[in-house]
Amino acid sequence: MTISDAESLVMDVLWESQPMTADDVVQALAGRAAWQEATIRTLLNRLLKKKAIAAERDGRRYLYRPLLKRADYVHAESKSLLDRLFDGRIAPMVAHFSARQKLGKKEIAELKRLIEKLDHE
Amino acid sequence: MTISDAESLVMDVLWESQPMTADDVVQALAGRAAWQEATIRTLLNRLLKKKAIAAERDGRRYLYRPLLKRADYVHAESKSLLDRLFDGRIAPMVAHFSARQKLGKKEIAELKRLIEKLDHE
DNA sequence: GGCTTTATTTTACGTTTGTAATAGTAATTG
DNA sequence: CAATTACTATTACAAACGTAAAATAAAGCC
Repeated sequence: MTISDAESLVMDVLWESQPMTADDVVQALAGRAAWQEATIRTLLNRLLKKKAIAAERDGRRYLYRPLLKRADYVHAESKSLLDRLFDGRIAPMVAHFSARQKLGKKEIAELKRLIEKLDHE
Repeated sequence: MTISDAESLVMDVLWESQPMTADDVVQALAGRAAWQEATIRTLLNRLLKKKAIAAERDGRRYLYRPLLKRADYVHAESKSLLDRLFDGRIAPMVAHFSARQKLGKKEIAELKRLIEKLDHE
């Protein structure tokens, strides 16, 4: 079961700080999404049902924390895009970006350093 | 208006060859998706409504061709992922992949060549 | 111990998506 | 020209999503 775009915004805040009460999550999201509290609670419940997060009772409320790891989510999403659009190969993807939105000097330097390192391993 | 995953499979075949009749599309998809003809026709009609493709009458049937360009679609998808998950920066994305699924020698060489070229421009 | 507050659980509702079947129409053929 | 064939257009329907309001339940206060 995959998590939706809206749900992933909720995951974001839980990945940043953990565990959180529902109210904490609402506060944290205040700046990023124009959602009513009720909406956020719905999303929390859907994430629970999908086992992407867990809830532990703490007195009268719950403490939520992620079960799904950010790295795993990021990988699943990235890999799927890479496979669908670039035949699973990274170089073409980088090439695509560089063709589209000129990479800055810094980006290039950063990439260069990274590749050097990979190359020497 | 964005096109869905299923719809993008239809776009794929139209990007490969163009224009095509509905029946051509059905044939082309036979190997890639287990869809009934009716399903594919629905997808074609939705793509039409979304203006991602155009249809031109040809006698009793239509010839379909893409309006949305593959490069634009690819870019929109990739950019959105890059922004959502890697703060819009490419190096971290490459780093992520290299950490997750060891890049092959060839991949690295390919990347290296690419970066060299970018660096000298 | 009722009333209010606070937090959770249930229910709602319009869209989009995946997946298709059915109805309608134009062309072809006997 | 009536019947069949080929296509297209309309309709269907359940699940997922975005977005939220209403109903409960539990706790604290007067």
